[in-house]
Amino acid sequence: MESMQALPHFGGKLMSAQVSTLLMRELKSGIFSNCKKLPSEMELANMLGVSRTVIRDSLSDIEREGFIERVRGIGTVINRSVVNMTHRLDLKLEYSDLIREGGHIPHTDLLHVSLVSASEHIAAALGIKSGATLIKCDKRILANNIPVIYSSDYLSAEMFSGIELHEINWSEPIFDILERCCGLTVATDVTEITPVIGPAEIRRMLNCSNENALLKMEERSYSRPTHPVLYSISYYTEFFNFKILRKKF
Amino acid sequence: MESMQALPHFGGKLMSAQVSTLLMRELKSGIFSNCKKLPSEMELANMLGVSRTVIRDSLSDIEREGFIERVRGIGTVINRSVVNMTHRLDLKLEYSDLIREGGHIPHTDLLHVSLVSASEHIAAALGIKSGATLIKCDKRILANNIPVIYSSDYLSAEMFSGIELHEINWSEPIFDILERCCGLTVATDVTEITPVIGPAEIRRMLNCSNENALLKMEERSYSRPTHPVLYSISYYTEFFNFKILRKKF
DNA sequence: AAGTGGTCTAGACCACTTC
DNA sequence: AAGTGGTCTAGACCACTTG
Repeated sequence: MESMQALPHFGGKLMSAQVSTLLMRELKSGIFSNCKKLPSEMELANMLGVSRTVIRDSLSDIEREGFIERVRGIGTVINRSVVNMTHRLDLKLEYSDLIREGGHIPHTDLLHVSLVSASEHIAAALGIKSGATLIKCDKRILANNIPVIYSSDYLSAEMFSGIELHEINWSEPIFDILERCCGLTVATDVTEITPVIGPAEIRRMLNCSNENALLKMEERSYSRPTHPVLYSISYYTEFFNFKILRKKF
Repeated sequence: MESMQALPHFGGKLMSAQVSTLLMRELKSGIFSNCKKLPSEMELANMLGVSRTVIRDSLSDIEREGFIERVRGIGTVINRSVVNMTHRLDLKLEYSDLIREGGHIPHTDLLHVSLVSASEHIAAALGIKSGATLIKCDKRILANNIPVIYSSDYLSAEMFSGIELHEINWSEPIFDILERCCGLTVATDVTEITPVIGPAEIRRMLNCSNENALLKMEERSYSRPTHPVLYSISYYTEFFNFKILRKKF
């Protein structure tokens, strides 16, 4: 536990976020990767050269994600099964991450980008006027050449004013495009999940047999604070084993 | 904003938890139900007669659940769409709550309780020896008399030593039974979700037609800290519209 | 009794946004 | 310049578990 170093004050970034990132790295594969508990809050504060308040802020975050559990009189217990858990639907927003996590290589094909008029439903989700112009981006995603997702993304065209749409590489993750072209960071997202048989055309594109069901996901993505930027509908095959950590409020 | 009152120190219960509960109530249907922002941390501290630290602890929790977003230089922004969101899979562990949230009445039938021997898979999930005795509780759940869930719960029989099993009302929520009979509180739970067609017998019990898919949920529930107490497999019909709030870590 | 996390106080300064 | 949240200090007491 001697190899941790004091953190420098780094412009812009928040201290507690840095501490969280550092602790998670050490929990997954660093000096805490074989421990049952973390050092006490006081020890951590001294090790990293920050106050106990900062440590506690960071530990709260990590605890809420399920990675640790703080118990009075005992200490900060590490939840190994959660630390090593893959395919966490509640912490990853990008399917490319989820595919890579399973040791597969993501790839996009059947890409189709078009301009459409916003239906009432989608306009409400994006907080724009019904009938406004939308960019619709349809694509199929493969994992090691097996089709696993079909998705349709809807974005307000207004956000891309002054940008040549055909110069954008739409096969890239949509969040990366939003970041680079619009300067928008998506950090939170509400997803509605439903098991479905799904439309015949989509089943065909995903090579579904009669025994296969699909997971329909309807997503609303928000940039800080609380500004809707993306609506999307996608169909996932049984290829994925999504896991969710659930906590009582 | 004058109608909030200072909180009394209440034996045993934690201050910040009380503040969270109070703020959530006011956010949902109280004095903040029509606001875009919360008062500043200092104001809240004064209003409730606690320190700013307590307010910040409480706001961290509420923020992590997505209900608010704190922005430096701006304030604490309320995320209305999340506050009003129902059927949050990540915050509710009990299907009876989810059914009632939709305005329906939950009801259990086709109840069957038996003793079985633990398979290797389940033994590993529950942290017990393969072959140990398990209580298996199968049931069908209805919402307003429509069958919507079929579930099988597995519990280590050892936890119920000295208790007459037939005196337990197994149609009650399993978490209530664990609490009352074993003194165990389940607060966290890892659920794996997969869209499936599902076994024919279960499809029959859930009145599935050819157009219906099912959501298979494999759950591992833990009591504090990190102690597995329940394994269960259940099938949910398309009746539910589960929503998940997802945040990038 | 000693050590842990949980809560609390009363100040202070910094970084950021808005006016 | 004023107000916000983010961090910090330097204490303090409590509830709980272990020796």
